[in-house]
Parts: sequence; structure tokens; C-alpha cells
Amino acid sequence: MIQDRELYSFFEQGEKLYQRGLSIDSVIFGFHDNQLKVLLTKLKNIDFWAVAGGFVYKNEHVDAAAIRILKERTGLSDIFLQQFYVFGDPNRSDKKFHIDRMKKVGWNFTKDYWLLQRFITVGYYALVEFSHVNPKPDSMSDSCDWHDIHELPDLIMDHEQILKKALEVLRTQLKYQPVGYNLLPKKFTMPELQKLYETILDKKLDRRNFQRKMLGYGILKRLEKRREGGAHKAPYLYSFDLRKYHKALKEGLHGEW
Amino acid sequence: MIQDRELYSFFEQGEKLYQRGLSIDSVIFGFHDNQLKVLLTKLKNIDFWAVAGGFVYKNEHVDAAAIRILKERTGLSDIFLQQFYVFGDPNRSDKKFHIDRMKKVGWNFTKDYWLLQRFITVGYYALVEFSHVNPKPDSMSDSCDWHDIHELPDLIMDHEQILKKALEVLRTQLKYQPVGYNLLPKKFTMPELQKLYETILDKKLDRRNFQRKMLGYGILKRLEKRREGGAHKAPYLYSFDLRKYHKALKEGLHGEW
DNA sequence: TTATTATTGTGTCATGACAACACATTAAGC
DNA sequence: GCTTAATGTGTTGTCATGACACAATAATAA
Repeated sequence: MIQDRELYSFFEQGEKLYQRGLSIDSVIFGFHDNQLKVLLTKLKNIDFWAVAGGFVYKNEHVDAAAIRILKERTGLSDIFLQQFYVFGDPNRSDKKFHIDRMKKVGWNFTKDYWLLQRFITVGYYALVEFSHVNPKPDSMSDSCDWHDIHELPDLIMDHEQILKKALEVLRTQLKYQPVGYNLLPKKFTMPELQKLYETILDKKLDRRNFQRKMLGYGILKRLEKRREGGAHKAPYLYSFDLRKYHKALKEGLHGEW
Repeated sequence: MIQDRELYSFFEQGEKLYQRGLSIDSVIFGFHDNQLKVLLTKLKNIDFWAVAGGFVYKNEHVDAAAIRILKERTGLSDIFLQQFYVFGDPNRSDKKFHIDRMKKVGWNFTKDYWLLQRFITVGYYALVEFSHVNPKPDSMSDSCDWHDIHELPDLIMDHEQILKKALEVLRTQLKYQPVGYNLLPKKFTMPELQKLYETILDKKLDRRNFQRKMLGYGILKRLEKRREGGAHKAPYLYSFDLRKYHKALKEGLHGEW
């Protein structure tokens, strides 16, 4: 089976390709149907899911590895991607999980095989535009899909903790930095932007105050009228003023929600 | 020479004791003479300094290692200590530095010796009470002292970058979280607290507005009058209300500077 | 065609945080 | 007792924010 050959090859090559004891786990967030989604991969031979992870090549910058992995899973580059935490529990790895999989593909390993040793993982989180993503599983997974953050399947090892922490950091960041450029299409309406904020914060916001505040940041440009397909009054379309947006990204916003 | 024997022993034992390719660097901040200080160690056999660093034992939690190293350098535990970044450049290590030192103490190494391989480091920063610290150098250093952050000596490898990043994060944190409990003595005056903020932010603040704002957080308790040694009017003494302080640490403050 | 209904655009008002600033109070040194 | 320099306390105008009202628009039902 071709997939298992891929996995076998990973077991065979990994030790000499990758930096030992170091992995990357990226929590990739998207927004769709008014819901905050996370990209998860379904692992082969086991009924568990994982956030987008991978390893660091021996001569590769850790941040570069995160960018590469994001690109491999989504096809996207030039994306908001940020370190948020290092998970360094000596017992965070699940050896049994690796052993089962190696046995299944017939890979002969020794007790000191690299994958069975201690790993620490650097957590990243990414914000991507849902519709631009073309999810691709890696050699260790047989599918890669979006999941609502309120309906998560069983996650491997400490990935639930990683995801929760990423979400916490995202919520904190949202208060001080503009978010949206990476999560929404180029043109969007104010209600859509508001839904995004409400979803991330898990909180209702006042429509009028929200608009006043967002416009107050001066990072939005108002365009012509909306695609008038929707019922009721057609809302304006907006896009981000990239120059001011990036300025705000650096300098931060003000106030809280 | 006893110190060199220590260093030799480190070269000898390190490989089997420590997790490979992983180090910790803690930027330890203190406040004294109205200046923000950093604890630096002077490395043996070379005219460079380093922030408080160390390695992680093979079965030790990364955060636990940071706590241990902080304790080894300062004698303190139960201190504000926080991860802030992972430095993952594949070329951040300076092999020549290690080679020189190994040659000096007469340690015979091979080309694949652990210290000569790639290291990534997890950056932590700590806030400590200056007067409580009893600086102790480690086996790789021959002294350990406080330095004003405006008068830094030459730092090894990427330690200047690490320090700068820590400072940046500290400044950002200061806006949203209370700082001071760990940097000031139990009892302090409002002008002292203000000086601390002014020093970290590198910015003059209005005396009256500062007081109003700090008191507004409700994390301070006013005590009796000041040690009346100083000239002029004696200011009140304050201490932190620990319960409310820790609540504010979790929930964050509000507003900016 | 007209009324209904849901949604968006825009505005008002009271509250509270904050920056800028004034004046009284206290302690040390002359 | 007077000067000086620092601290304790209060005032005012501005601005961001939360709570809320009303008009405008577009699809649907009558």
C-alpha cells in the first residue's frame, strides 16, 4: 500500500534528516460558516487526530520549519504564523503510539530509535483564509480536515492542551492587535468581521459600538455596496488598509472588549 | 585549578546528563539605584558575558530546568519566570567558543561531541528582588554580576538578541499585567514604584496620574509613614495585596501608557 | 402594489479613564 | 522660622466606551 510505504520511508529516513528531540506543532485557525475552525490531521492506523505537526531538518531554522509545514498542509505561504509556547514535559511523548505504528508498517526499530526518545515541541499558531486552503495530509496521516473548535475529536498526546493554549493566546492577542486580514476574504462586510470577533472571543458584541471601534482604528477602507444576494439591507464592503494594518500589528491597538 | 576541574567535569559528564541540542537562557531582571539591571555571567577563558543559561536534564521538564537554573544563579525560588521565545537559528551556536574552552582545560573531544552540535534555546525572563539575590557563577563562568541594561558588555553568540527580545516582551507585559511585586522590596513608596515603571518603559510619567492609576487597580495596600531618613516630606509606604495582585496577574489590567 | 420583517447605517447620552495642571502639606537644612 | 524640594490631594477638559433609538433598505408575504 503506497501510503504505508511513505510512512515506512519516514521511519527509515527520519533519523538522519531531522533534528533530534525537536518537533513543531502548528494550530492552524480558519473561519467559515461563522465558526472558528482548526485544521487537524487524522493519523494513520489509530483513531486519533493531531494538529499540523512536523519535524525540523538538521540545518533548518525552527521558524522556517514552521513555515514549511504550514505550506505543506495548506498550500499557503506568507501567512500570519507565530510561536506561542514550548511544551517541554519529559513525558509528553506517547511511545506506545509510535511503536504500534512502526509495527504495523513492518519497520524494525531498536529501543533507542529516535522517535521513541524524548521530544519537545514548539507551538505555533497560524491564521489562514479558509477558502484558500487546500488541506493535504502528511505521510503520517490519512486525512486532513477542518474541525469546529467546539466539536473536537480525540487528540493525540498533549495536542488538546496545545490547542487550548493557542486559543487562549489568540484571544489575548485579539485585544491588542488587529486580526482578520488573514482570516477573512479580501472584501468583507462589517457584520462578517464582527462575527469573526464574536466567534474568537465567544461573546456577543454590540453592533454599533463594534463598528465605531473598528473604524476608529483607521485600518479599514470602505468600498462600494455589497454583493446584493443577501436578504434585507445590503451592507457596505470593506477591505483592510494594509499599510495601516501592519502598522497597527506592530504598535498594537488600544482598549479591551 | 579547581575551577577548571569543574569545567572539565562538565565536558565529561554533560553528554550523558543533558538533553541533546536543547538549552535554556534566562534573562534575570532586577531593579536597583533606579536602574533596570540584568544578571550576567562572565565566561571563563574568554572576554564575553552571557545571560543565565544552562541545560536540561534528560528527564527534566523544560520549565523545571529554568526554575532550577534560576535558583542556582540567584538562590531564589518561587519567582516570576516566564517563557518568552525559542531561538532556533541553526547557526546560532558558536563552535569556536566551545572548542577554545575545551582545548584550554585539556578535554579531548571528537567532531561529533554534543556541545559542538546544533542547539536551540528556550528563552525565559525572570523578575527578582535585587537585594535578595546572591549571584553565583556556574562551572562555565568565573563571575556573575548585575549590569545596567544601558551599559552592556560584549555578549556571547545571540545573547544580545535574546536580551533585547526579553526587554521588549517585558515592556509589552507591563502594559497589561502588574509588575513590581517581584522587583521591589515588600514595602515601598509610590515614587519608588513609579521609578520602576519609568525605568522599564524608559519614559517619564506624571506623578499624580501614575498614583491614581496604580491605586485604581486596587492591588496596593497603604501602610504607615515612611522610614523618615529621606529629605523632604515623607511618603507613605505601600505593599501589594497579594490576593488581588495575583488576580490581576491572571486577568490582566487595562489601558496603556 | 403595499405591508411586514429583518438587517444595516447613523446618532445620542451618560459614565469613566486619562492627561494636563494647581495648590496645600511636610520634613530637612540653613 | 524661612527656604527648598519633595509628597498628598483635587480639578478640568477630552476621549473611549457601553447602552440605547431611530431611520433606511431590501426581500418576502399579503
